[in-house]
Amino acid sequence: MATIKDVAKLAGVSVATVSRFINKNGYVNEETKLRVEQAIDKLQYERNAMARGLATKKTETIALILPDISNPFFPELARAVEDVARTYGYTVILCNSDNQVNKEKGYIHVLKQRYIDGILFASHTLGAEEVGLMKKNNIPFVVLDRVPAEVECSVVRSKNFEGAQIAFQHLQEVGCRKIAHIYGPQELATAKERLMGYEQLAREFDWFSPSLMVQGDFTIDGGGIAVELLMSRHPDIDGIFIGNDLMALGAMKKLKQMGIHVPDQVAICGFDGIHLTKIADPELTTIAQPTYEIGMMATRLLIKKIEGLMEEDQTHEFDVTLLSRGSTERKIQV
Amino acid sequence: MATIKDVAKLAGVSVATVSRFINKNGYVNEETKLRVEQAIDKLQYERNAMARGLATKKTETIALILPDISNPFFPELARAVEDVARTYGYTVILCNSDNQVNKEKGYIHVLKQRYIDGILFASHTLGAEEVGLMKKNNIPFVVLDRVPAEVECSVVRSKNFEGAQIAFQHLQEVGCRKIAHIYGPQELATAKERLMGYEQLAREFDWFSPSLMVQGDFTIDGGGIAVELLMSRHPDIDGIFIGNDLMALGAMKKLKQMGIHVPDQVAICGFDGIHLTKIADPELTTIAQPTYEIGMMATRLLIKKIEGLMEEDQTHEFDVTLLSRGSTERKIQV
DNA sequence: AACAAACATGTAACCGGTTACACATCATAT
DNA sequence: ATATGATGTGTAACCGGTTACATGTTTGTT
Repeated sequence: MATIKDVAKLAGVSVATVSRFINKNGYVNEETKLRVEQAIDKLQYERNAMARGLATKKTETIALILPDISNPFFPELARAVEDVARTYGYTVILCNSDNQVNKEKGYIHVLKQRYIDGILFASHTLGAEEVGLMKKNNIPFVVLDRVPAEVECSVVRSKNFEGAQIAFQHLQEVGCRKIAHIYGPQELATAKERLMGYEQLAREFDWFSPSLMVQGDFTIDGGGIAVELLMSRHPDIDGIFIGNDLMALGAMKKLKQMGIHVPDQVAICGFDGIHLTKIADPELTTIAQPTYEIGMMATRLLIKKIEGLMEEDQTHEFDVTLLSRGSTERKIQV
Repeated sequence: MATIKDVAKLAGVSVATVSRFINKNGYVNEETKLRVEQAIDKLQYERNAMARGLATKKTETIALILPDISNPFFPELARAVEDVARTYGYTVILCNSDNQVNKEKGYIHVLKQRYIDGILFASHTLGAEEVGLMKKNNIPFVVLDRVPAEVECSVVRSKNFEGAQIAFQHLQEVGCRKIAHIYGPQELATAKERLMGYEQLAREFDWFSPSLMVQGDFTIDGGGIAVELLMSRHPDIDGIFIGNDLMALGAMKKLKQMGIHVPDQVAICGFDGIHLTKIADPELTTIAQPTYEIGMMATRLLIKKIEGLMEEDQTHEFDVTLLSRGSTERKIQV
């Protein structure tokens, strides 16, 4: 493998000149440029990222820490991140944290050792301590789906609270008279906000009861379990807003097994807008997040931070959109 | 950030000794070890992967090149890869090739510059040229889902041919009398083998006709289009083996729209065993690949190659298993 | 003509590790 | 008593780049 010295020798110049040419900084004579270029071509020289990184302390690498890539919400996000990163010449390291703090910390250490330029946090357990760790080590980072206040940092997120309210109103509009909610783990800001959005509206009605709110774990099976409990408590509910699509799909399946018809007996509205929602039968109505856009925005923000084009922390909130589909398409309108 | 020199100074030894201690090679006196260890603790020293990589030409990083992480087949694979990689201290770089040769080449270049230790190829377009590029640059690699003969390299794959035959036989056993096949892009070895498995058995029957084999593109929508064509040609078919689950799901959806009942009128069997198959209604019968195991095996193989524990190229073939579910559960048995 | 500014290039230190080699000490075998 | 091998440590070269600084040459200005 040719090195910069080989190129310099062949072109009859010093390594400094070659370096200047490659990085396009400093003066290089036109003729010299030509000679260097030819030498590079002839030797098929490619600059060594390792050596460069050691000297510059930049690696053009970012890390994406997420709970689990096999959770259907994340692949699209990951794809967006990688797409944007690549256009800027960055490489993406994939990290699955399983929402475990110690794994996250482990990653942060490894990433620090490797001079990673920045980290994208789509993992939810991020606490003040990790944030401190990142700030202390001066690693730029952007987080997804966090409540903005908590710690000072850049955030990209969706309007969960508003989305929940859109879901609730939609269920009402299709004729639901008693609407329940299955919410996700309360450590997750997203789940909490969606719950709050629901509760605020639901409380206004006399049919409301706290037992209409049941916790699930954001998995398919969890959705089934939660809906079973819910139906046993309140056999008369006719609409459920479910905190994420995975649970909603699980709930739909379970309802079918229980002989309860969706949407006529119970209408269902999920949240997230993952692709699976179109495979279900009936298709699942959901509050869709612009997942790809979120990933793009977060990556752009991170790269801006890395390249020093942005000082202040920013928060970006994306609108969500109702995808009204079969699971709330009731024949019996009010 | 503390460097090895700082540690050496504090411990009152040379950097060589510290390095020996850290890497556990060469002799270090027990007492000295203690002093060095204390210095490391006190300074919170972490060794710089960049400098180390420059000196050793190893980075403890592997790349996973796949067509598209948002294709539901790949997240589980990626997860397996990352899990195994992490236990060996390796980091994973994610690359989406969209099955485009130039993107793959681009990645190989970037990865070479970065001294990546090895590459896992789950992308299908890999041709002799790229393989040559890798071999020339002496980058260890393992490929997934390739026909073994093609070029000399390590391969991890499933028994596609056999799987197709299991699917065919299963459809027969549940009473299908005229079984069609929707196959995937023939550039993909997997798709080709599945087609061959089907064709070999189907040809034996007098109902067979080449027009029972229709090409699809391995996407959900493609499955719908293909099944529509198929049913217009052969309204009397009562079973379809479909080359991957995504197309099978699309086909099921389309059949439902066409008013054709699955499984009673047409039974469907897919291939891959992605999780989505359980969300569909009826659940999709499929030939499941041990995706996670495949990822694990491939990663282990790659790391062995990297660490020089394996010279010869190996091929690993995994058995597939029939998951018999609703989409082939016919009330009208023969 | 004198001088500043722009242009062009080279030297060498530095980034933070690894490791070959030299050297010293000590225990053991002969 | 001496040779031998194991143990323990330091020096300095090296990995392959970047870049501050020095130096020399043009060009333009007044």
